[in-house]
Amino acid sequence: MNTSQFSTKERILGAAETLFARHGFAGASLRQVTSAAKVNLAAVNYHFGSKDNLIEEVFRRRLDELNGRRVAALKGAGEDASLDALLGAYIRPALELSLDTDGGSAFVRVLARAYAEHNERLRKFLSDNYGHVLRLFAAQFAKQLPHLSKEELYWRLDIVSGALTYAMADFGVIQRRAQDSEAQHRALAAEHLIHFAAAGLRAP
Amino acid sequence: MNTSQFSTKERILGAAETLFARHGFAGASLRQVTSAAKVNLAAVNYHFGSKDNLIEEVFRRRLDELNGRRVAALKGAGEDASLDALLGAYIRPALELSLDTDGGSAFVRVLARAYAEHNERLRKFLSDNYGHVLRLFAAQFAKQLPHLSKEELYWRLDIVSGALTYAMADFGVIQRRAQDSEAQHRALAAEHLIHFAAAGLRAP
DNA sequence: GGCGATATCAAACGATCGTTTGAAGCATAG
DNA sequence: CTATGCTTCAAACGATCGTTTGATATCGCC
Repeated sequence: MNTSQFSTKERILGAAETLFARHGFAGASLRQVTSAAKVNLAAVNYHFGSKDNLIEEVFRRRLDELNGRRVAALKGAGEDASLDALLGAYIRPALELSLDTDGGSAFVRVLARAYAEHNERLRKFLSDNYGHVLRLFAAQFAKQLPHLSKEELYWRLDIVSGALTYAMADFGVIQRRAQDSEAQHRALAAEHLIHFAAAGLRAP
Repeated sequence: MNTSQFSTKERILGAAETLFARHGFAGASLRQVTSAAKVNLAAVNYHFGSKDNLIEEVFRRRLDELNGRRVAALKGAGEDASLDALLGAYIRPALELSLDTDGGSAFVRVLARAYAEHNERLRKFLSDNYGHVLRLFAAQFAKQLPHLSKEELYWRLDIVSGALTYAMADFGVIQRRAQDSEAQHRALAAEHLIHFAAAGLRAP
């Protein structure tokens, strides 16, 4: 019988997300995770098999949602969406995730750590599961930026992805204004990013 | 008597840099580091006091050089340097560091990890020691971009920093062309970044 | 040559790591 | 009711962690 409204698996995933964001994959131990989740130490290996599998599940849970929203936003923007609309469809779901009060803001930092890890297994996992979304967007960007070669376009989208990862994880040095909430600060970051990226993509 | 041309301290710093880049600060053990450096395990605590101090020294060694070059490039560009020249003065020293065959390419990944760590001690260390360089550049950018408010300018420079960190650490999905060397690939990334960032900064 | 300082060494410290084990708890189906 | 299949539990596994110790080696200097 669970004393919480969440299942053991869900509690582990939530705690792992928070602790991976804070201390990294190697830095957060299963003892910390299970203790924060208020479950037995052995529960991780019982439900997920290993720490590595747990890490992968932390990604899957959020990225399915994130990329689903991106694709939905892309379709919602129509066949001839403007550059700003395309950027919004890509960036705003990430922003919304980062504003999720229930772990999403931790997850965007986990995602940034994953990039820093440069881990081949994770890269393959991300590419296999979500590469098609990137290609979907690239095709639409190409229509709005016909003066760019495919190669040039990919370089620029790569730059946008980097800036987005960095911005959502709040790595920057910009101090939040006192009158802004954390959510407003992130929203501001996203709007600046969209504006900046639109100009960068349009460059000759 | 050292069998190598490098001192024990230097060998430790070099090995630590490589292994921190590959496995992270928590993920790389002192046993791995001292083994790769071909020194005794106790040497780290003898020469640096602790693992945390070693991490800080890894940063200091490279960042003194990097930011020195940036300031020199800024001065070399003259008082009324163009936007592209300013961006070049900021970005190219980072590129050159990433091309350094003797650990520099590892270090840019260590730097990216440091951002992902979100570690307060490291952030303070970086801000204390190198914040003045950022302000120096900001002042010059402001002269070239008089239409931007100070706040707006800082947002955009923050975006550039994020994209730069991401690009130098080679986090992106862009595949290196077969005919390009690793160095050429990085150089290409830097040029794309300068071009993109210049347009983004100039946006209304 | 001998002496103090500096450096390196093998070995061990207690703590913590991911994982495994086997028993106990608990729901549901027969 | 008992039997069955999940799930949870405390405890322990061997391995590895950062750090410390005290002996040994190596150096510059009088």
